[in-house]
Amino acid sequence: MGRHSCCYKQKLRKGLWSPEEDEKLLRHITKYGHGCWSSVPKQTGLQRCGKSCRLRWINYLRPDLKRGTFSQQEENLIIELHEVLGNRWSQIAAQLPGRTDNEIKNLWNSCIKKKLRQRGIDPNTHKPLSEIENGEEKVPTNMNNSEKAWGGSNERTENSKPRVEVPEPKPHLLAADPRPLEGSSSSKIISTNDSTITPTKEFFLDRFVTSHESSTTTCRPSNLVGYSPLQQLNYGTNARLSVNPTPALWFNQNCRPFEMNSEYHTNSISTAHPSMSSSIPPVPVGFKCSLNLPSDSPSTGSFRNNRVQYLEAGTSSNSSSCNSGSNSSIELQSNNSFENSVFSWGLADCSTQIHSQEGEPEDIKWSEYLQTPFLLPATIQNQTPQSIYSDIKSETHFTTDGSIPWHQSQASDMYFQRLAAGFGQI
DNA sequence: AATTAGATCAACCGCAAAATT
DNA sequence: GAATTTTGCGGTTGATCTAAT
Repeated sequence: MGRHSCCYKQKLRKGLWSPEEDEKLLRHITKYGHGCWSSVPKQTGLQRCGKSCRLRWINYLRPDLKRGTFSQQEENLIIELHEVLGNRWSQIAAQLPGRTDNEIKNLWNSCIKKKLRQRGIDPNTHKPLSEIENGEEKVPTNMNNSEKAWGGSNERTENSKPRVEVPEPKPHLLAADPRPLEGSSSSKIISTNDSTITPTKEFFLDRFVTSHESSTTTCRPSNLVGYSPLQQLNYGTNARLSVNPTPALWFNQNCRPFEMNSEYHTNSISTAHPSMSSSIPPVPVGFKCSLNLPSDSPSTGSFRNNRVQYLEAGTSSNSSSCNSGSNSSIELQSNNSFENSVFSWGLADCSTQIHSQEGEPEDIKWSEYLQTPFLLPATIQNQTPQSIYSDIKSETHFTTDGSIPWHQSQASDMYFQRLAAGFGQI
């Protein structure tokens, strides 16, 4: 046992990720899957340890992240789950599609805890504070053992952290059990381990064309912890990238991810895109699809940039000033081949504002990014913007100004049908 | 306008389990 | 079965943002 060997090596970068690093990592994983995380840095040339790459992928680059403010329902669900599961953030996150354990942990520590206390509820035990104060605070029944061992606080030192068995959580809340919480806000829980679940239209729409509402929130509620609708990506000290959460996404149909390793044909989908693949039957993903998002020409001040986008394709937001007048389009294609399962994700453009300071070599010149073809899916790298755009227009057409013209329902139906057809569900 | 305090969040750390050799 | 490597988890930290003074 011990620390990751690469952590001992020097010259490894730490701190915030630059767009260039993100791009490298994303390109690599979309193309090959991550396989062994420890080998990712070598394969990508990143000066990061595998652990850091994994974390960046899971918490940030993964295409199925929901982003946006936590809804009240989500908060309630977190509280419910925490009551049962304790600080097992990963298990809690498993019940909240598109949310990461880190996100939830942050939300809990920064906001929910406080709220509960304000309501007179002890966040550790979920019991009234008065009850705790009345002397039974010693070992609350509901506190898991590790918390008991440490008095229910986080005031323990890292080096003395014990691994103590916690009480068995209610079975229906475990990730492996797809049963929803009866009569609770968690009725929509989708088991991430249940490979027999049949995806429904609602599932796809909810999962992949998700949370229009949350992404269009126009301000950060002062009483809620969550993301600013104008997500800000910190790229080192030299650049701050303000990213409009306007969702955009494409699937790259031409590249053949996972071919480095044959096992990737189906399994790597699971590893690279856990929440998605874990919720669908492990059939080969034989359809080709792509969602291409052309952008306006970059302009000064506010310009568009290729970057990671998430599976909120087709939703839009008018919360940012940097996306006005831009169009996003989606193209989906399908074929009937179930060979050569290909399924990759890529970058799409979106509105960005970057305030960069000059200086360090790692600084990214975003104007260069905009002209750099590697950020584009292989399918469109060799096309002119015009041809891409016209291709896309013929399919579906979304705008980012808050409206979804062009027969949205037809578009979403088509989207679902093609997606589901690809999974062999229709 | 400047300062300060609190809030937020990305990323690091160390540990332990799981997997591999 | 032991040693080593890799992965995953939860706790914590520090940079940055925002609101209040």
